Amino acid sequence: MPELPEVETVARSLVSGQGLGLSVLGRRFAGAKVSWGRSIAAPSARSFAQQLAGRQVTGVGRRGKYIRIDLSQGSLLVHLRMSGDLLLGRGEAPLGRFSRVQMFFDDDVQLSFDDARKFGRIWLLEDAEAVLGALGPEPFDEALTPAVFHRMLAARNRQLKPLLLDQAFIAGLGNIYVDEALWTARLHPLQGSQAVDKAATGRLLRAIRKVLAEGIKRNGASIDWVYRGGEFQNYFKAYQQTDEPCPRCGTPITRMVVGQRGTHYCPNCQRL
DNA sequence: AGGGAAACCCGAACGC
DNA sequence: TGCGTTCGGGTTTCCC
Repeated sequence: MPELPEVETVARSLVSGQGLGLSVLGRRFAGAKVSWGRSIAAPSARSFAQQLAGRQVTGVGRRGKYIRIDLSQGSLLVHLRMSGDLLLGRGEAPLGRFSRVQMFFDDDVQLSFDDARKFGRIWLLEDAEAVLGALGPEPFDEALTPAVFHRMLAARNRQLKPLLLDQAFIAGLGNIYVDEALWTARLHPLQGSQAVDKAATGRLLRAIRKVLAEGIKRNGASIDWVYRGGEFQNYFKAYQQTDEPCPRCGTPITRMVVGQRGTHYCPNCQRL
């Protein structure tokens, strides 16, 4: 097994299925300590710990915004929401400032779920597909061709903004990435999905992949203090750029609310 | 089916 | 300076 650093955040390496994420492979859980019961989708902290104990990690991966940790029986699903983090270290002491769930392996290694805002969740499931099966396709899936995407858009009649945020339609896009993708594709957030022609569909799919790749490259967006290390916020074209000039045409970026979500777009480049 | 609203959280930013 | 209010991220649930 690889050497472990003192305390490290593993979430991003788990997401890419590389590096530190793999250092939990093969380890066997001994138990868990739950400080915030709502972090876990289980009847009780005790039953969560009891069920986890004895199960061995057989694989790690990601589907949509979920981190999946496959076990010798069942799977752990972790959703970080906005402020969650996974930390890997040693010993029994909390690894971070906002420890909600500490999971202990039988060799003194600790996997900790830290979450300042208590929004994140962990599920211990016998069948992860019960949750993941409801998700839409992965944006980078090669099977998601422009033709397939066009059919998906035509099969619904919804505004693009809420449709792209719908994890059952396409997995993995949050508010930032939808605003950035629609700006890149020059599509209005309120445009009906059935009205997106083939050319625009191609632009949208390329834009989604581009902004996600950029976000990954920049280690995500540090939009406030709970997110660390990300640089993507320095490259936003539309999101949170209200009244700033559109990088393409100079028109001030407009903010409106769509489906209770702040929505930023260029009224000149992105027309209905 | 689509859309709107509320609920869950809490630190930061803002208004007074 | 200190207080109260508002905001926003993702998702579920309820209601029209």
